[in-house]
This record gives sequence, C-alpha cells and structure tokens, in this order.
Amino acid sequence: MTTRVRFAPSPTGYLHIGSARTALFNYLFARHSGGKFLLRIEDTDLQRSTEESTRSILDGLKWLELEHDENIVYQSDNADKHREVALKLLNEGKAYRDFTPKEERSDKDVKEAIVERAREQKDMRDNSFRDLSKEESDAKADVGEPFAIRLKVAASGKTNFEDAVYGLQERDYSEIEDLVLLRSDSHPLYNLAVVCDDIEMRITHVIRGQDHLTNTHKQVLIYEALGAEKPIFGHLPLILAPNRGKLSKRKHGEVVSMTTYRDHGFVAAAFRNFLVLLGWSAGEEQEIYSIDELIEKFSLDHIHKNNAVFNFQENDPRHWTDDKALWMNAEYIRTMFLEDLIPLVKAELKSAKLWRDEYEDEDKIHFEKTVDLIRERFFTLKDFSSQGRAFFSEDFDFDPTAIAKNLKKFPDLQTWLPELADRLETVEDFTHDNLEAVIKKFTEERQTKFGVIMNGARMLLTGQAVGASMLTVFETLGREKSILRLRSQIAWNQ
RNA sequence: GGCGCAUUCGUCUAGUGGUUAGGACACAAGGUUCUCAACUUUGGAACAGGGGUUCAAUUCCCCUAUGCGCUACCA
Repeated sequence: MTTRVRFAPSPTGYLHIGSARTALFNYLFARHSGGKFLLRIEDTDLQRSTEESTRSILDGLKWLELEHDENIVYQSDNADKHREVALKLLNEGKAYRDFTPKEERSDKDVKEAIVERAREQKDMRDNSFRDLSKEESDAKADVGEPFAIRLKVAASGKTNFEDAVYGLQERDYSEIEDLVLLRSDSHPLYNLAVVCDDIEMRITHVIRGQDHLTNTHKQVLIYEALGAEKPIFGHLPLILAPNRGKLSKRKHGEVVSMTTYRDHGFVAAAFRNFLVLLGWSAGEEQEIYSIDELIEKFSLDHIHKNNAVFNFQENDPRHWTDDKALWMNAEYIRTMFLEDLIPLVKAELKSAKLWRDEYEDEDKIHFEKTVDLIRERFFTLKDFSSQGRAFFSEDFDFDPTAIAKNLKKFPDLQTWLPELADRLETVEDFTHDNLEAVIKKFTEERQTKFGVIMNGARMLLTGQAVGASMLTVFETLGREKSILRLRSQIAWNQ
C-alpha cells in the first residue's frame, strides 16, 4: 500500500510557521516513502474561513516548494457525505439525537464554561436523550424539534492507539464525552469531518501538531464506530514563542507568517532547512541539507517529543527572527550554486526596478561575477537591492556616518580621489593586481595609508562603509564607472 | 479542576547504564584584513529538584516542580 499523507490547514489566516513545518514534515515523509502528499483545506468553520487565507496558505506552500499531489480537497464540499455518515451512525444506533437546546456562547465564555463544567466532574454519559427509544426520538424529530447528533461512547473501557512519535496512548472512555458529530443546524463538526475525509482520501499516516494528540482518541472512536481501519498517527511537538507560550499572530505579528520570510528576502531552501531542524534531527552533526538529502534522511522516529522555541527578540531589529534562520539564509546565499541564486537575485532586482535585460545577455558574465562578489556578505536577497544597489545603478545613497568617518575626516581626499581617477585612466589592464600596484604607488606618493584611500574610494564607489575588497570592487565596477564616481562631488556636498 | 505530553548550554539539538556530556546558532576574546563579513583559534555556557533500582545513573522507575496541550453544537 502506498503511503498517503495530507496537510490539512484551516484557512483562518496566513500560513503559520508551525503549519509550514507540519506541511514540510508531511511532504518529506511522503517523498521519502514514495507516497502521495495531499492537501485538504478545512474550511468548515464558516465564520472564520476566508478565501484570502486559502490563497495565502497556497502561496506559502508554493514558496517553500512543497508541491502537493492530486487535487486539493475542500472539506466544505464534502459536508453532505459527512452528514450521511452521521445519519448512518444514528441508524445503526451508534449515535443518538440530542434535543438539548443549543447554548449561544462567545469564544471567551466558552473557555470559562469548559473550566466550569470540568469542575463539576459530571458523568459524561448523563444525557437524558442518550437512551431515548428510537420511536420517541423519531417522533420528536418528525415534529421538527432541532437536535444535534452525538456519538454514543461506551460507558466503560478505553481507547488506545500507538503514536509514531509519542508511543502508546490510552484514554478511559469515562473521560470522553459523547461528542457531537452534527450540529443542530446540520453542520458536520471537525472530528467527524476529519475522519470521513481521511478515510475517503485513503490517508495512511496522519502527521500533525501535538495539539491534536488528546483529541485523537475521539477520532479513534469514530473510526471504530465506522468499522474503518485507522491510520497511523504521528504527532509533532509544538513551536513556541520565546516565553514558551503560544506563537500567535495577534501577539507576535508577522514574524510567524511564512509570507514575511518570502518578503524579507529569504531563500526558500534556507528557510526550509531551518524549519526542518525544529523538532527533528537526523542524529548527526550535519545541519545543512539539500532537499534530496532531507527526503532521503527524514523519518518519524527522529522527531522529538519536546516542544521547540522559535527564538526571536521582538524589539531588536538585529534579532527580529530566529538567529539561526538568519544565519542559515546567509549561509545559503554565499554557498549555494550561483546558477540557483541568480534567478532569485533577478526577481529581487526586478521588484526593485534595478533589473536590466543585458544581465542575461551581453552582460551575463559580468553580472554573475558581480553577484558572486557581493553575495559573500549578504544576509538576505533584499541586500542585493539595498546594500548592493551601487552595483546595479548610478542612483544610490551615501551612508552619512560613513561619509564623516571615511571621507570628510580626511579633507585631502577631495583632491586625492579625483587625482586617483586620473591615474586609473592610464592603467592598462583594469585588473586587481595592476590596480593594487598603481594605488599602492599613489598612496606612497601622497604619504598616506592605503586604507584611507581605499575606504574613501569605497564611499564614493558604493556609498557604504563596508563591503568587498576594494580592488575587486574597482575591477568589477570597471574603469568607466570607477573614474566617474571618484570624480563625483555628490557625497562631498552632503 | 480533570486527563495527557514533555523537561540536556540563552536557543536548536547529539548522546550513553561507566563520555573531559558532542555539535550548531548567538555571545566574548585573539588571528587575518583596505572596511565589514567570511574564515580561523580560543573561551564561558546544560543533563529541573528529590527519592529509589544498580558496583555505577544524565540515561531505568516513582514523586514533586515547571511548561505546554486537550477538555466546545471551534478547527
């Protein structure tokens, strides 16, 4: 039997970092075992589900390159089938009509009600409609009395299942109430819908967040009532905020959204690599993995039981997201195959309106050389259009503090640098080694330090205090631009 | 409240009945350098606490603490 797994987000927001990891683990598991990775949108909560959210989730998955197999299943499309199943269980006597009037409660009240009711320690089977005869029940229904359908959970015994991560799980029936399958407005509820869809989709392994671990018992009960074979469950530890609390949009903002990383210049492969290490490890010291390696090495038995903290500091721009994610991204940018990086840089330059078609035509070699030079110290793809702007445009800014430190602190540079430009005009081969000799000689003549000249030049050529080796920058920018910029007075006038 | 799950450096983690408890990120110091990165060297930094079992426990068991999850006619 081929492995079939699914990622089943509910479209009530963007793709959350924890969901993204769940999707990734499902994807890796499917690919590892040569199975199918399916996608199901659980849009049965009408109030909260939005199309925009679905789109955003799909975008996130696409960005992470977690391509799903087969058609997307929208859970709401299956509502009729879910209702049929509930009715079937009712007919078989495995479920019953509950005519208790529905209580309207706000979200906040619900939480309180749960605690309150729990305190009462009431008998889970204490429902007067549970043992109503079929005739009485039918009669009430025929008159049009509204009812919910509840599963009839046995009074004694226990459910159990072997979780692929957490091991044997057992739960006493007495702790599980007769769960509602169908609301009184005939809307199927989550536990029923999930089980029906998983059966219909022939899901073999349910890999999902640990927040579903205890509810799994309810689902097991449904599988049993239906006489269906249950899948293998594997629950994943949660990803927590730095205070070990829940990581949420409301409290933590965009740092938990997948689109944020895409929009901040993350390389999808790098973020994926970071994500896979949250809750899983191959049991070795390697940490950088290609997607093929991940597919090969991934397995459920190296998943942790302990929750992981997504470590970031809200008010510190330097650590706005997890340091390791930032490091991983930089690592990818400077070490990935240049041919893989180029399209990403192209997209970034395009969105910054810095892209020129020559870059993949007559200027291709030069462009690639430039990217290869500046990627060395970049952290995100955004850096190519910000810090790296001077390499792609004449319209770039000068860092004011760097002007003071590297330029105006040495007033002589205002004459020296244009003089250097004159000198560079005469260099035969505009290459690193030649330039070095010429500039060293120039430095000696002016009785100044090499660094003073170079950092002054760095200001005029790149607008920045930091960057690649200046000799290489000269060579990369070329004679024409170098000379032009050395003579420019723009920075001096600021 | 009940039930469940978990607990190794600040964070992600490796690991074993006997280890100097390993790595990565972050941090600090030195080297390198035209700057900044990268690179490199070094450093600080952890087995939640208490009981058992055992010749020996971070590793197995129990208790406590702490954290998290679930406990809805939400998903």
